[in-house]
Amino acid sequence: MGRPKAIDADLTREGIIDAAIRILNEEGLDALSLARIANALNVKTPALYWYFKSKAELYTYVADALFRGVLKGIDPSLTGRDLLWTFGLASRANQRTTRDAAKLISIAGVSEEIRTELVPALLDRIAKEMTPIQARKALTAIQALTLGWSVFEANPATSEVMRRSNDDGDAAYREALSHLVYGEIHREP
Amino acid sequence: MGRPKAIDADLTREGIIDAAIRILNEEGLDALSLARIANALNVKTPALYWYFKSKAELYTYVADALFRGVLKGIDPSLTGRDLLWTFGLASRANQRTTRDAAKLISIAGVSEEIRTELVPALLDRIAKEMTPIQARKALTAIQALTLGWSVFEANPATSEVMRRSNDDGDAAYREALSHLVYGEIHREP
DNA sequence: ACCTGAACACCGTTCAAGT
DNA sequence: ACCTGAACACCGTTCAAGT
Repeated sequence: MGRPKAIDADLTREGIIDAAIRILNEEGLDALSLARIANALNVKTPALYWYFKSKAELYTYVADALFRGVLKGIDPSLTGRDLLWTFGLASRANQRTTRDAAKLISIAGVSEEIRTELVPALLDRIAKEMTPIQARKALTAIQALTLGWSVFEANPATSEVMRRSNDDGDAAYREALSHLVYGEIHREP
Repeated sequence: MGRPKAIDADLTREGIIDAAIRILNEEGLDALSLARIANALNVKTPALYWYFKSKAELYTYVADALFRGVLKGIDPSLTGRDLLWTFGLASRANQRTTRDAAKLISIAGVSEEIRTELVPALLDRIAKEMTPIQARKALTAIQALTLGWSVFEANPATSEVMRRSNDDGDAAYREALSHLVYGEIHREP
């Protein structure tokens, strides 16, 4: 009856990130310490430093994984404003699903691949219907609105106020998003 | 030539908050520890616990002070959408001026007075031109956009990307804000 | 009433040492 | 190549003790 050594021992970047996301979601950002992650993986804290050079870098790759998760749920044939709309909803859904995801994104860095590959690719798809400048402005605005909305919602003091104007279908958020996405296209109701 | 005892000694809540804001602005959120604040006030760390019951409460009142600073700069005769517009710009200006203000707001709580007095008063002024529900939705959206925008901007990795579409006059932010404030009023250009 | 000294548990990080 | 043990400086918080 030896200890299950081989199973618990093989640490990987992906395994560490998965454990981090699980802890983030179940216990919140305050609980997301290196010691807590290491403990969940049956390993000592310094072991994590072989895979990540700092806690900041680990956080960056947690945010990276969350972002990829959002993109994976989006129909690859979408472009332009429809893509903006769907991206906003998917980001929002992810931040509503994973506790403290928005808080983590607020303080985490952005990985090389996201900055140099995924975001440019996303911008190209958006720019099928508008200029590159417009695409960049719109994407920035949507990310800002979504992140800020989730951050406010995570705050116990403000969330009560927000719920008074935002039903379970997230109508208020969707309304604000539509103003940013479809902006000048809209008419008076 | 005695030490200036009487001056350095009289600690107040306001003095602590002022010191905290100065450190936040000059050294960033990571440096905003109780030890650092106490040191700036020539006092030991536990002394702060006589004025605030925790670091979280202190942060709440720092955010409180920042919010009041924003309100102070707004013409009290403004109402409705013009108030929304001015409030957005004032919040944004404050978050651009004070380093890491947006990050602090992201993690800080909301004080009683802000939640029960200042925000309701603000909503009343906004609701002169629209329904209370619309006022609440609009204020939430504007706070979310502004906070999220500043958070993204504070991130070294994303700020470079953002600057490519946002000039010094903050045009991209203002454009997004106008979509939220004036929404359905707008026509196609 | 107001502040300190000392102690506590915890944190991120480094590094020599083991395998 | 991969992980541990031990140590470091720092953190928030508590509390008896001083004035």
